[in-house]
Amino acid sequence: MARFIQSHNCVDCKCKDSIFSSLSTTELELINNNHYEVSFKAGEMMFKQGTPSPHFLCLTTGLAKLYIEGYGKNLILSLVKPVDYILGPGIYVDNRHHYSASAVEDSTACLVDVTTFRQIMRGNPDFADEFIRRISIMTIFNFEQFISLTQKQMNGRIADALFYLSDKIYGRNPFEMTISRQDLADLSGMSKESAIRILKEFKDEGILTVDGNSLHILNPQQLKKISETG
Amino acid sequence: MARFIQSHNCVDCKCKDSIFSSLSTTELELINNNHYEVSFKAGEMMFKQGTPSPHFLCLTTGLAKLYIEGYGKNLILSLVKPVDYILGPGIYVDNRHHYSASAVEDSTACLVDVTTFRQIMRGNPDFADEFIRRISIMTIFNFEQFISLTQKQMNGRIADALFYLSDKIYGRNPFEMTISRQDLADLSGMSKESAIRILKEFKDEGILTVDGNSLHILNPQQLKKISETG
DNA sequence: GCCATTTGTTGACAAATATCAATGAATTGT
DNA sequence: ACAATTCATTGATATTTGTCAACAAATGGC
Repeated sequence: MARFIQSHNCVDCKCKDSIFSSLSTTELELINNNHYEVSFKAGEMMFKQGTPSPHFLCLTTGLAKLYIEGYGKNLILSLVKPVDYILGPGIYVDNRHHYSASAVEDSTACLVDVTTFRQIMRGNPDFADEFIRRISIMTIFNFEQFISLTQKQMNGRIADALFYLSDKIYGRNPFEMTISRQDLADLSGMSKESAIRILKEFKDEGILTVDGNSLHILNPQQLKKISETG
Repeated sequence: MARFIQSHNCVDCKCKDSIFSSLSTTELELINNNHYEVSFKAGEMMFKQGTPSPHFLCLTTGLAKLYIEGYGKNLILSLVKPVDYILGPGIYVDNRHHYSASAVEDSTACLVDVTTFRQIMRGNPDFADEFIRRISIMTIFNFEQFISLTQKQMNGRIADALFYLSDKIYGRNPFEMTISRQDLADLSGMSKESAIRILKEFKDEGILTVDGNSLHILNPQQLKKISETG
């Protein structure tokens, strides 16, 4: 399970360039006094859907997946890479997690007490604005995903997932896919077998190369077209 | 198109019992000075996806649908009934609408300047908390819908949609469906024909009665089971 | 290094769902 | 009131997608 590791000081942490940029030294110190760092091995669960949600989580290294445990299978809402926070909608509603989170790669995270978080939210409008901006961006992304998964056929959905991985997550084009085929399927709302088949189809058509987990999108224009034609 | 109607005073408005309950008289007056009322005929569009979003909209009478215009078809995110607000995620991101809204029934709405809204958000933590709580509830609902639409089969999806209409929208059991079959389909992520067929199937099995737009769920237990077994 | 377990791959088949077409019913404008 | 349009319904058919089964490849524990 999760291991505590030596805590750094938030005041000098690289994380503060992210969501925390508008915080005063006093506020950073408040967070510093109410946080701890944890490390997770690849595959370990960070928290589970339905359990109480007493922390704001900030991913400092690694890669995590946020997913809803549905009817027999999972739906991956998003992948989270450093430095980004994980804070579900339950915080302001029922203090529970509405999705689960697992480490995809070995990861470390900072956990900040939710009470501290809400206290800062109420006292610092700039921080609140930035936080709302971020959850709004997430909502907009969820809408796009919603449309992709409910209105596109499998080829278009895989195309979208591949662009997501390449552009938003790994940030480069030949990329090493650290998520499994099952994860790719859970991200695209289909069975693992279908995801594999479409990957192969794209490979046969020369749109990309797949070698194990190394993936190279050779023809982004054509893939874009597949994404658009559904 | 939309018609202006005589403006009431926000300070005495019934709407203030809703999201606005934490506002001071001063803040209500600020809103009062920056709002106007509009009426929409059934079928009229309130705003369109992609257009600038300069207002917070508060539905005072009628019924509206919020929907994403996707690839050839629409996806209804939710229905909105009085008194509830409509404020998309674009407000804090790009000032654009990320979904369209249409009046399903004849409706009236109050439009409040977004600048005023954000000003109050920054100055009143209770209001901000309540607002975040509400968008969080919406997000949680979107998650449920997301799972329903991506992991359940058509019967389960229609079951979910019917419970949504009965419990959350019309608030009674024999209810008059003011949305069209196409809307029901757009709410359940399927073709209109499929939605109609499943409605008929449920009718044949004695789970409900359908007479035009009058719908009565006779056996909620069985419908619940259909919802749960996907 | 080797066995056990998981993960990836492929094919055949079955189930779910959309599309198309035809028709009836209801609604709207004039 | 009536034509014109939209909305609802049904059946036949094609397409999409999942499931099952078998097996290959990779990975982890010891």
